[in-house]
Amino acid sequence: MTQVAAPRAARRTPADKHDERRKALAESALRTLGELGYARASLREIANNSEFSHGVVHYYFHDKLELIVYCVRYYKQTCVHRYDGVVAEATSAADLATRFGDKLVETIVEEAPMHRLWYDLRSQSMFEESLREAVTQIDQSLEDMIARVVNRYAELAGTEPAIAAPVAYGMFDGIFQQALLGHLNGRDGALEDLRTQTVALMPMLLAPTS
Amino acid sequence: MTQVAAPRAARRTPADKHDERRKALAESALRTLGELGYARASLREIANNSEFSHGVVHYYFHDKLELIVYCVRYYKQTCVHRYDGVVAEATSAADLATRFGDKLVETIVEEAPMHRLWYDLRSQSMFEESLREAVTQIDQSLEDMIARVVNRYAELAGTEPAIAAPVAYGMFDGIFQQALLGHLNGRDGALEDLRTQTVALMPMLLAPTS
DNA sequence: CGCGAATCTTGACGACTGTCAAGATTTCTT
DNA sequence: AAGAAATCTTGACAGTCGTCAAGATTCGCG
Repeated sequence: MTQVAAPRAARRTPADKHDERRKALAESALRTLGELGYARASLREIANNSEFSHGVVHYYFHDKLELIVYCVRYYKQTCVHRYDGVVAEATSAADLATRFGDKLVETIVEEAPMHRLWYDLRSQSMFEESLREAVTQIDQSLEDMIARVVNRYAELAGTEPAIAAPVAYGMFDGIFQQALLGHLNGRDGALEDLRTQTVALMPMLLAPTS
Repeated sequence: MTQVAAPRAARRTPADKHDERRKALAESALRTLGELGYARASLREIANNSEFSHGVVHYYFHDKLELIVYCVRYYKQTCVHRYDGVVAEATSAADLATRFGDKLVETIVEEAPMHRLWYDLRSQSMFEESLREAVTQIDQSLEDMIARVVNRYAELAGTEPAIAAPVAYGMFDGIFQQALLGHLNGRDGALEDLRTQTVALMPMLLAPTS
């Protein structure tokens, strides 16, 4: 009973432990990254805001960039299904549009640091080639996420989407980024605008039903 | 003839000379900033890619941030009227849409480094409060620029825009950013997609004419 | 021409960065 | 419980950064 607390076969194997530590480190790093951004978040600062010392990073990651990319991928997993509930629970097209707008606003309120980090990293990938592969993959999964919303919306409205998935994603990404910027600037109404714009925009994405 | 080449009254006053130097420095700095991005462009690197030495920066600018903000504002002036020709020369709604799409593609081809710098700086402003005022102003003037295009487009089509200026700007900014990213990633078709998307999107911005 | 002001160069400073290695500590195995 | 493997800490390294000051250089006016 002292050695094996978990009777399940081979739980807590050394390899798993390694992965758990990497995740814990990533989770802690994401906090600092969301606060300071990619450029200003040093490994020492990241370590200080965690339970580890600054040297341990190179035990679990080859270099800073590998840590960053791991963090971004980790972050992706936790947020790429954020709107699946909206898609599943909506009872009508109008209901879906409202829920979607609410959820967009909610995620800005609750996770603004994570979103600005994402935009930071995407911008950095325009200069740093090593980031591009991860950024491209995440961008694709975000596009898929939006496509699921739009497709379900069209289905509920009894018609087809009038625009392709990349365009829909680009549009929502644009107004979302604008709202995030306004929110961080303390502009009153930035979030309410996003909600209104979303509800107004959704019907325009559909092919005429006549 | 040796001293005063320009007979115009009081040209090349000491104050003007100061401003000219600032502009020359900014122009040179923008090249390096567009190449390396905000975080990696050091003052020494900026100076090396210019005719000046690294110390001269602090003679014309108080610190690095003042140089950056000056550069961004300078860049704004040169590009915020890029689509005025399109607005002025278009002969019909469809013609304007085509010209606009072409111009969007053209500016990515010719000035990709400047555009990625702009997105970099806008992202940085989400972390660095000192950048926000300048970024907000530029964002506003870009929105106005898009609004002029959309308004003229609606006018030529004999109707009114169906969406507010911030939404139109957000949408085009979104798909433009996407195309820029695709272009930098070497994705074939990224630019052609932007052209097609623009032409297809424009009619959707109008109120029904019936 | 000569002198004072403007402009520029050079070199140095302290602080911070990513990286790494050597040793301390913990954990696991036998 | 003892030894081996893993994990972690600490301290140091070579660079780079923004900033600044002292001196060299250039410019403009009398």
